[in-house]
Amino acid sequence: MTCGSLRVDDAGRSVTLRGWVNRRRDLGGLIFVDLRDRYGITQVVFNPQVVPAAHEVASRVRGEFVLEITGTVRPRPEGTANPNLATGEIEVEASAVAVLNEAKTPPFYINEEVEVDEALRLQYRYLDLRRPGMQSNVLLRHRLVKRMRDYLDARGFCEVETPCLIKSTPEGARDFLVPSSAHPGTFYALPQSPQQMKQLLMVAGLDRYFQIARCFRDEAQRADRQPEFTQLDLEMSFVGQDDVMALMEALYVELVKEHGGKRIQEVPFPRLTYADAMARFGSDRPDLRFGLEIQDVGPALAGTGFKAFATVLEAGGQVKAIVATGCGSYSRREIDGLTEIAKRAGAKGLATIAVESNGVRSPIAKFLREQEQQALTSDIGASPGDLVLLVADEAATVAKVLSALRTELGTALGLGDPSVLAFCWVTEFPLLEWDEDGSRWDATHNPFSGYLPEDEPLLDTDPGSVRALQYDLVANGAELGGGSVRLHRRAEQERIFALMGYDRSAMADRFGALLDALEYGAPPHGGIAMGVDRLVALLTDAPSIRDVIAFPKSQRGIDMMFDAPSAVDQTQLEELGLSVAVPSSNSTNP
RNA sequence: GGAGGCGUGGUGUAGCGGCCUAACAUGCAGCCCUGUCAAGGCUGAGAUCGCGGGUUCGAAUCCCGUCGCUUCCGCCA
Repeated sequence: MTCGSLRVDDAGRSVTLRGWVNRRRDLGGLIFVDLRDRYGITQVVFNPQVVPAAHEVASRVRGEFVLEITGTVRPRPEGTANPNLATGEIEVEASAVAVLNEAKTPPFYINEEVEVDEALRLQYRYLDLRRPGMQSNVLLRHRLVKRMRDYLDARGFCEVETPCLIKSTPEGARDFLVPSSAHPGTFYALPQSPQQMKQLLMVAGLDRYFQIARCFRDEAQRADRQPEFTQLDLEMSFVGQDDVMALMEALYVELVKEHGGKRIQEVPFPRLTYADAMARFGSDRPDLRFGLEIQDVGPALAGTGFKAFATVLEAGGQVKAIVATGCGSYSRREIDGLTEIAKRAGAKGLATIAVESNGVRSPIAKFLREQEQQALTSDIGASPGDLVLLVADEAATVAKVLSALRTELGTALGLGDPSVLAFCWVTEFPLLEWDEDGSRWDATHNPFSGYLPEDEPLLDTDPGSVRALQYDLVANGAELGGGSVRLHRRAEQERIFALMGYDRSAMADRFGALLDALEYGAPPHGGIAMGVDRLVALLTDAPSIRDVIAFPKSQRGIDMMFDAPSAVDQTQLEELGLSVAVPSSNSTNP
């Protein structure tokens, strides 16, 4: 019997309830106690004339005391039902009550949805998690993960646990290191993902693998990034990217259904190539809930007399625009706000043109010919009342700036319906990007990704334009996960590593096991890794994934409850053959 | 590594050079109250305004530093 289960049909039953005191209302004679557990709230009434002993105990009870109450279920008197409560038609008349434990007054409200300083919440996480909002996040997460397991199990997938103590490969994010006492001076690393292991499981013939995998990355935190996080990791043999995408798409439709409360904008999920996404939205994870698409006005400005644009175009840069619908009346102050966002994203400036019924209002109007003004307004769909935002710079900056402005306008204009999920797939990412610092090619996603067969010749002539068999799932501007069809022949994999600057011995040292395995009948395979924390945060509208992780770290990676990381005993260090170079005051937290 | 925001009774906020002997709500404590459900009424306790330094006749308020939380950039194969 729980505090959420009793209904009118249970009237007359004798029941025992255990839970926490959500609220106590002492009317002098009658005392009402709202007893709360994970399942709900039930009103318990103590009548001094019926059971004086129980009433006496109830008068001393306080918030968050743990009680065991025995009593009789009965319908509430006419007119006193509470429609806000699932159990609001009934109450339990207590015949006996035991205080299983007392409770100090909590440091913050558990029975009210009030914003509390996050440091305090993290310090008393067990109380924070007692709050209904946090509980529903944890419970939803459980249901979603169970659904993932059921879905994949039903399709022949095998859940395999891969180790958390693995070899450090100093690629990508910084590794968390774990010293070995058996081999002083050497270290394990915690996995950034089970990538190589899952590929080896394909070589093993497991065929369809998945894991709810914990991943570790020693990098700066964000609202959507924790040092440890959870992925739904999976890999399949004998598949192409459409197979993986179709599998995931059907799963995510189910997961959204499991949550309820949100509608998917478009099924099947629209697909965009990376090039398309960058051209139209300036981002490889566009929020498709609204338009405000980026438009290229460079061609129409060929030979323009406006120096700021002409210089950029001559240097091979771009001039692009978005039409901010209905923002033509933006004040100087509001436009300054947009300029500030543009500059923070790397722009040197932001040009604006307000379209009015009898012309335009713009600081740059006097530099533009009549025909150019038209190209920058009506030709790109701007009507009176709209504001055109123009950015001129090299392509990457233009994309970044206009994407930031588009996101800002989407928020400011309320264009993103929070009850809608606009999923999309982004495909054909560049396989490699030039790393200026290292003077070498680097994998944009992961070095094991395959590429479009027709782009193979470009590996020799123009590696930067080779398109990967890589796909990301995006929703409402958030990257939910990504995967690829992998290279499964040693020579192909080595060719990529070579472009990345590895010689044979470096390859053998870092990826020897995988490379060897590719020579023993590795099947074609591909897979994907989906962020579990981000999915739950998206579905619950949580502002941070900390709200969907039971015991998260603070932004500086601190566990506020256990005060980790912390300094360790000298003897522990000695066993590991380690000495610490920083002063101990820097390695403990005050 | 860098930039911004926040830090005031237990909690959430107000106050932003002198009206501050720091306000409001809630929580907490006591008393009253037999149909409440954010119960109600009355009374009361509770804050050296994150910490350190400075400017000033005077600092919660301005300046500098520092600590903590947080957002973003860099970083995140």
